Amino acid sequence: MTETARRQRLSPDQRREQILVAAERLFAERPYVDVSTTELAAAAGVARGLLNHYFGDKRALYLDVVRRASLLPTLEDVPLPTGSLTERVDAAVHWFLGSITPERATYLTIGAAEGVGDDAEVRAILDEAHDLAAGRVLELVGGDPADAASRAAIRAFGELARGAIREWSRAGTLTRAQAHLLLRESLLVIVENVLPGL
Amino acid sequence: MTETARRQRLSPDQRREQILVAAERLFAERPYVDVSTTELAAAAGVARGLLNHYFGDKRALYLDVVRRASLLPTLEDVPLPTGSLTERVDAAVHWFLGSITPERATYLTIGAAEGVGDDAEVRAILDEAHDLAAGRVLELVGGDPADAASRAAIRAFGELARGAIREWSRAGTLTRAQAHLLLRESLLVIVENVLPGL
DNA sequence: GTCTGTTATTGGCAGCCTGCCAATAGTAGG
DNA sequence: CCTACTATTGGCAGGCTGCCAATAACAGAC
Repeated sequence: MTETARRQRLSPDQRREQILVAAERLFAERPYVDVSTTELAAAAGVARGLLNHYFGDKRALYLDVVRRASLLPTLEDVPLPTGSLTERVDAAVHWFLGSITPERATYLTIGAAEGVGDDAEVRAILDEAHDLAAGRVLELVGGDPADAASRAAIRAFGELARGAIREWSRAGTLTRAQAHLLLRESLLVIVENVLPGL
Repeated sequence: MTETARRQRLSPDQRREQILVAAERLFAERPYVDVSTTELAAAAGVARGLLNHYFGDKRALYLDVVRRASLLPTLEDVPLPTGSLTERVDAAVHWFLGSITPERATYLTIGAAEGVGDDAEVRAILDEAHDLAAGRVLELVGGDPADAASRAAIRAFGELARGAIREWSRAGTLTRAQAHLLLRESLLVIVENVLPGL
């Protein structure tokens, strides 16, 4: 019956990766508490103890998954910031919307706007990723990434973006074009009328 | 030593309330998983089994806490929608910002933008509250609360609002005035340039 | 004031989950 | 071929959760 998958020895990196992939899937499906380490191990085809060996802790494993997921969007290449303000704003919005593939959407929006099972630590990871994204946007539209207030405003804008993305990509209550319009107009007015007043 | 607080018999409603208050505090401090039912019971000064009796389940208790927290802001009275568009927009923003008292902020922003330890079920509760708030805003600014696309756009705006609130109220990276400005300008352009185009 | 029925409240049992660690067995290099 | 090295396992101990029968406040009747 059981495939008793013959103890197999892999390189630490491969095993780590294998476990992470399995964990990523499970944590995306169900909340943290409802996923047991037993399940995680089974899904990865590994003994339970190995999770502790590689990650130390269920929580630590979870944090690694979140960390990895949060980095995805920011790794994308950023289009060059040329042209008029309107064009650059469009480019920035396009980048934001484009960094979401339909599948990743589940995880990304969860990890981004919701927080799968979080707390201060998870929050810190996500905040860092969001801040990074905000910096990119600020560069794209020609703002000053070093200005704390500007960055804060754009971080807030990031929430709007993730909200719009969720409406489009999950709820389906907004088309991509509509989401784009919403974000374009908002970002434009923020850059023109808000940032200078901070 | 131990106050052995003499078994005390209360009305179900009082007990329920007492437990909820204690749970609200603990869940606000630490993530779901790190709060044991033992602690919850101790904090409420009650036997562990009573939690199950009243709420059935740790999870159910948690959901009740979230439900209650998510309702707070929407219970506030809404100022009357009169005056010019700019004035009404201002009123709406003011309402949003005002529904956050410094203390509640912790819980509200957590429950709202983060999600303490959530999943589909928690998500549903928060979404409903957010949608309700979006409806109110739409009424205030003179939009059509029945239009699905408009509602979606305003829900997204709600994310911006919560983001701005967090920057102001928790991170301290934005003053209240700055947050107000940001939200005012954004909401204005959304109502004027975006909603009509949906 | 006492007694009794109702039911709020408790305490402990059984099962599952987690982190830990010593034992086991692939595998590369001599 | 055989021997270290270390990836991998399995089981133990403690803690947490849900459940349920036993207990004891409290209200109302007399």
